[in-house]
Amino acid sequence: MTEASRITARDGVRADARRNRERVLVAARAVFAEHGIDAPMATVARRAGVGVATLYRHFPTRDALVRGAFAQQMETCARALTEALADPDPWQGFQQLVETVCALQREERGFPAAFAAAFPDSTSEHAPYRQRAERDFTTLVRRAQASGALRADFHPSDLAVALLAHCGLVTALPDDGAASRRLVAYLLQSFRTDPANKPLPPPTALTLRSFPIATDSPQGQRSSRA
Amino acid sequence: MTEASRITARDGVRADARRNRERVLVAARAVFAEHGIDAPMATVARRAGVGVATLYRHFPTRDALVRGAFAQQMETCARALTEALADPDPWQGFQQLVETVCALQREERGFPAAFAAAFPDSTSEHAPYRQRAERDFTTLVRRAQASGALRADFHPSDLAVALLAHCGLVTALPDDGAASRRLVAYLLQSFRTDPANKPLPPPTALTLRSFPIATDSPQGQRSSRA
DNA sequence: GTCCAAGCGGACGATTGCGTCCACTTGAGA
DNA sequence: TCTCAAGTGGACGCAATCGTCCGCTTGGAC
Repeated sequence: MTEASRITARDGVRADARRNRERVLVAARAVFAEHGIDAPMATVARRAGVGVATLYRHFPTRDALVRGAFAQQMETCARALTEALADPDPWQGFQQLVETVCALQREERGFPAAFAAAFPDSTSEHAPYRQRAERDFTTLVRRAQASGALRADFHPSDLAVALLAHCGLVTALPDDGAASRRLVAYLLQSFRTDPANKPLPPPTALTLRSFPIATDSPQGQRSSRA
Repeated sequence: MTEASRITARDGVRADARRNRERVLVAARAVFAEHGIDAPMATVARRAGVGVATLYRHFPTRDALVRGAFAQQMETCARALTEALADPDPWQGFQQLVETVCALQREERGFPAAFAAAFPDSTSEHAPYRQRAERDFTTLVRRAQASGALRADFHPSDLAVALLAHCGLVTALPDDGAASRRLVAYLLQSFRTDPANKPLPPPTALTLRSFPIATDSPQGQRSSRA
């Protein structure tokens, strides 16, 4: 951290440039949270109080901007994995990991979309990081299974399934997070070996308005991924 | 059905108009499946072999088109609820219901997006249908709980949570459905009172490439909701 | 066969977002 | 203080999509 800022400070980068870069990142997070990850670049620029050109100079593609904006959240995820491995109780670590990542997804609006968008990038790039993450998580899973708390047929890929599903849920429902908590609780319980009768968080206020009950049922307005 | 087609046939609607309407619906399903629900209207028109104006005449808004295109799927969902209620074993009915709806979401590409889009429409319209669906489903839940198979703290709103999460998953991963089946199995197990040791479907081939492991980790291309 | 209203198609103007170009400004080293 | 390269902003050209308008075509009643 100190390291990082010192490098930045003496990078030969002009002070105003560095300041603008930071302003853009703050604005990007705000705008992505408000209008979704597809918000116009110009909106971000205006919010940051800089011109479009400045924005494009710092982040040549929308992707770079998204990556920059959520770098901190990414780091938090990475740290969560490390901490999970360090936990003496592997199940505890596993649970913490899932809960931390899901909390991040639910709290930082815009992040879930970024998270989901990260997926298609199946190929090559940054493979070493990914491989380390996979190896670490697999280790965690094995330990938790050995401790008897995690069901034996849990497969590491199930984490991806769970996180993507959760991601979709919070994206569809930018609410107070009740639904998210409920889903996480259900999933964690189904991953456990024994029922582990911890009570669920309170149910959501959702109605079944989503359930298509008739041909001419409420199909609703497509909301443009607000 | 016969009723419906007879009405259509003698509706004073010209034969070519009726034919075109049908062609548009077929094309819409195909295009939505291929390019997502946000595909340009012109693409649908071209695919249907009609002009844009014809498309707009039959379906004045994109929403109307989506509704029209997936009306059949909506009906299937509605029927599933009726059948679930009719099942002598309420848990069996419950399980069938969830599986049917999820199978539909995973098989008819484009439908999940339509399903999710249906949500924001919280207000008023078609309230009677929705209320009936809610009442019926609540009845099913109560019966399944009384039979001892469905956990006592399951709340009807949890169906919405589960379906939206599943929706998000299949939208994010247009794969062969392995992930979807896995999620559904996990969820159903966590809804059951006893562990009900039915084996899970095989794990997916997903890697953890979605897991952000470092600041500059693979963030990936935003794929335009292909 | 004749007729005409219902139906049709595609051109069109408007709107929105993208990313670049270029003339102006400014931080900071000498 | 002076200088100039690094940095900046917004105008601009381009492309995609929307939804409408209007002149042509055709189904089907008589």
